[in-house]
Amino acid sequence: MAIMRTHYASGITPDMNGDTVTVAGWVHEIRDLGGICFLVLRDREGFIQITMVKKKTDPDLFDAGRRLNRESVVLVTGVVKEANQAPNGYEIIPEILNMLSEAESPLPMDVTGKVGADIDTRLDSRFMDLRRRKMLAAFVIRHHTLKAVRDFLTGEGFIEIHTPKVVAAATEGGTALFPITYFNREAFLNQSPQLYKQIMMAAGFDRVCEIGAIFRAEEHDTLRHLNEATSIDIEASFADHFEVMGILERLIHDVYAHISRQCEPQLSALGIELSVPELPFRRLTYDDALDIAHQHGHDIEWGDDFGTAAERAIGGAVGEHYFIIDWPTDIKPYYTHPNDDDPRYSKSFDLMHPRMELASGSQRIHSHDLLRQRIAACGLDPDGFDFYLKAFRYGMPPHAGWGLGTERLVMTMLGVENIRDVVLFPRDRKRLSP
RNA sequence: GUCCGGAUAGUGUAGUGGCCUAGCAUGGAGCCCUGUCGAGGCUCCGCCCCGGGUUCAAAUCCCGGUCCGGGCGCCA
Repeated sequence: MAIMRTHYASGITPDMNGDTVTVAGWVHEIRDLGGICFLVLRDREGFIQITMVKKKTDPDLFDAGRRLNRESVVLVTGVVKEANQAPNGYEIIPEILNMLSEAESPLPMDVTGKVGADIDTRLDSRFMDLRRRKMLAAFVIRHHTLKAVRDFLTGEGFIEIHTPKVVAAATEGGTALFPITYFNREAFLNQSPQLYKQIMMAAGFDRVCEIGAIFRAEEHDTLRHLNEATSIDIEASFADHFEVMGILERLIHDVYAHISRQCEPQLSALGIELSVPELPFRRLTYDDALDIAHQHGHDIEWGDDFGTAAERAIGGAVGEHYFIIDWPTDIKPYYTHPNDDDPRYSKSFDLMHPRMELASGSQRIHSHDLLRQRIAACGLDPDGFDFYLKAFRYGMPPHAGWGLGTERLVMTMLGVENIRDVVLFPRDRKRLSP
């Protein structure tokens, strides 16, 4: 028996009336009316009704069909028949029905959307959760988002690179790392490609990007944090922070425009009308943002980061994507370039969606001596950064870059509440499988 | 790290001391039904997280545990 599908469900149209086709997929629903029995078969692209009439269908086939378990995998060969009463105006009258894999019963969760399920239940049976149309739609959009990102950055002259995820030391200090054993040595999962993409500036690649996993061992427990996330990173030589901000806002605009054009079926499955944000995004200075926070009653000292509540107040006041620029140098990582005229401020920015931070970036320090000094000032040991600092000693161009959270980009675009719903198999503090 | 909340059939829920032999929906089994499209009708199946305590009486109150969800912090 050759397992050969001739059409996806969506590939069958009324003008194929009389054609013999083979479809394959999951038994979504069975409606047995006695003398007539409807099977709804689901595949990646849609649904197709299989109609069996007792008096016309082979008795063995009829009986096998009506006794199928929901979610079993079947291969059905039959004739397309135009039928006004059928869901899309057509159905398949089966001639051969092969059950390829019988689903056990009861199912661990409902796939049809009749009954909800808790996030924990859903993640425990994620493969089945992902059979739900809305989940598929979200991940198709995630795919097209990353494709749009790659196409855009390629067009801007970026070379995609892959840097090590197993590293010897912390990238930025601060964030907790996952320790692992590397043969007989201690190593860590990388929290960011930051140091490596900067080293690539010394390599003369000029513009690099990386889309890859980053790991944070923080024990946070929120709807917008993951311990394993996907970061979109760029680094560009002979550029300042304003130039890479321009790239970032055009990228966001471009992604929204692509998704709204190319993912209409998925957006409508999710009930979303996507509006493309207008360029340029507003630029708020840190001091401006601090004023807004103060106006909303948030008591934040100059030099402190905004808390979640203040961030939401500012986001609510702006109402669309915006940048916060000119951050105090001391709350940004050591590699952030201070302002030339007032070193208390830095050449840095965060890209904000009203709901949360999406990206942060800056012009980087390219002076070896200043960088070494800043590492020490941040309480880190410069000797641990030799492999990094070495790249700054033999010709390092001025450069700037940013890191953008893929999951946050997708979740804010789609209005998804829980970041876990835009990751296939999310890693959070509690969950290590599936 | 810290604070708050939760755990009842496979799934989602109702039930704050006796009216609970635990209700509802979905699901499963069986029967009826030739156009369903969240089909309908009838019958049946299946649940109070674990341990201890209070009480005449505990799903319900108390203590401990386990697991889960969420807020904040930190960050993307």
